[in-house]
Amino acid sequence: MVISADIGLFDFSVENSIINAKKSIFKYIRSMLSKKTKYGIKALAFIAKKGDRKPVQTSEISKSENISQKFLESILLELRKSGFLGSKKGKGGGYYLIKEPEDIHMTSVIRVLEGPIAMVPCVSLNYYEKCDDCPSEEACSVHSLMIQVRDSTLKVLGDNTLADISAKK
Amino acid sequence: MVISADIGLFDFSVENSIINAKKSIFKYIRSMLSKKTKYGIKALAFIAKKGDRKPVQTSEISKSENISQKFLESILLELRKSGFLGSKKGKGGGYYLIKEPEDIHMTSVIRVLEGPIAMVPCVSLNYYEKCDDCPSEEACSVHSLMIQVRDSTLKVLGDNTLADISAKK
DNA sequence: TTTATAACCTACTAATCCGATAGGTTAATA
DNA sequence: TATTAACCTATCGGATTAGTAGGTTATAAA
Repeated sequence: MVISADIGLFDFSVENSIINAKKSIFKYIRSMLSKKTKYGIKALAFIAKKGDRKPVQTSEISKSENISQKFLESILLELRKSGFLGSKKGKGGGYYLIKEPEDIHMTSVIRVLEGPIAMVPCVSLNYYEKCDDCPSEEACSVHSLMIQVRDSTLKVLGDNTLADISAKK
Repeated sequence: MVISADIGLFDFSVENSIINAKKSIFKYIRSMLSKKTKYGIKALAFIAKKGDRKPVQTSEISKSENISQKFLESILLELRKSGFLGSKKGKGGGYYLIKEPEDIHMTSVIRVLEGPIAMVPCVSLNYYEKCDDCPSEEACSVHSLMIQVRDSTLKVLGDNTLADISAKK
C-alpha cells in the first residue's frame, strides 16, 4: 500500500487485479461436512472394520487415516461421551465399539459431531430455531424446499449404518 | 483465574460449570445454507411472484423480506452477473427476471450463491477437489455415503424450479 | 513398586468466513 | 437539472474451524 501510493493509479489497479486473481484461484470451497465429523466417521469405520472388540489406539487410527492425533483424540473422546464408544486407559488401552455396527446410524453420528442435518435451523428436527426474518414459515419460499432436502438426506443417512459404510470392498 | 486460585478446587469447578452452561445455552447452530443464498432465493421468489416483468427495486424486497438492503444489493448484483436477472438503473429501475421461472432450477441458483451442493468437495460435480488425507476415494468410508447424499439432494433441488417455490399458497 | 502407556483435560491460536456497514460513483428517468 | 436506484470498493466485528501445546489420570506390565 505504501509502495503503490507513489506509483500511481494504474499500477495500483494492476496490483489489485493480481490480488483478486489470487483470491479466485485459491477460492475456499465451503464444505458442509466438517473435518471433525469426517474424521469421526472414518475412525468409527476403522474400529468397526477390525471386527474384534479389542481396544484400538488413537495413534493407530491417526497414522492409518492421516489424521492429526491430538485432534482425533478429542473427537473419539466426544464419541465416547455420547455413547458410541467405550475406552480403556493404559497399555493395551484404546477405544472400542459398545454397540453393533448395524445399530449405529449415520444420522446419530452426524448429529453428535456436526449438529443439525437440515440445511437451515427452521426445518431442523433436533435443533429447531425460528428465523429472525420470516414472519411465517408457511409463506417462506425456502422453507418447504429445505424440508424436502432434509427428508431426502435423512433417508440416506438413516438407511446407512456403520456396518454399511465399513463393509470391506 | 487469579480469583479462583485462592478459593479452592470446588469453587473453581462450579465456576467452570457455569461457563460450560453458558456455552451450551448460546451454542451456535451451524447452518449449511448461508443467509446470502437464502436471501437470494427469497428475492428471486419475490420477483417471480409479481408476475409482470416490471423491474422490482431492492428497497421493496428488502422491506418486505426483512433483509438488509445493502447486503441484498450485493446478492442481486451477483444474480444479475450470473445471468438470472436483468437490471435497469434510475427511477423506475430495479431487477427483473430474464428467464422463465420454470427454467430456473434451484441447483443452479445454489451453485452460484453458495458454491458446491455436495457436503464434501471430493464428491462435488462442479467444485471437485481431492482430499488431502484420503489415499483412495474407493477405500474411503465417507466417500460413497456422501455420493448418496449428494445425489438425493441434487434430485430435490433439480426438480424444484423458481416456479415451484414461488407458487402462491 | 516403578515405569510406560494411552486416555483425558484445559487452554490457546492462526486463519478464515459471514453478514453487514459505510460511503461513494454511474446511469437513467422525470 | 435533480432525483432515483443500480453499481462499486473497502472495511469490520464476531464466530468457527482445525488444529497445537502441555499437561494429568488411570491402567497394565516390568
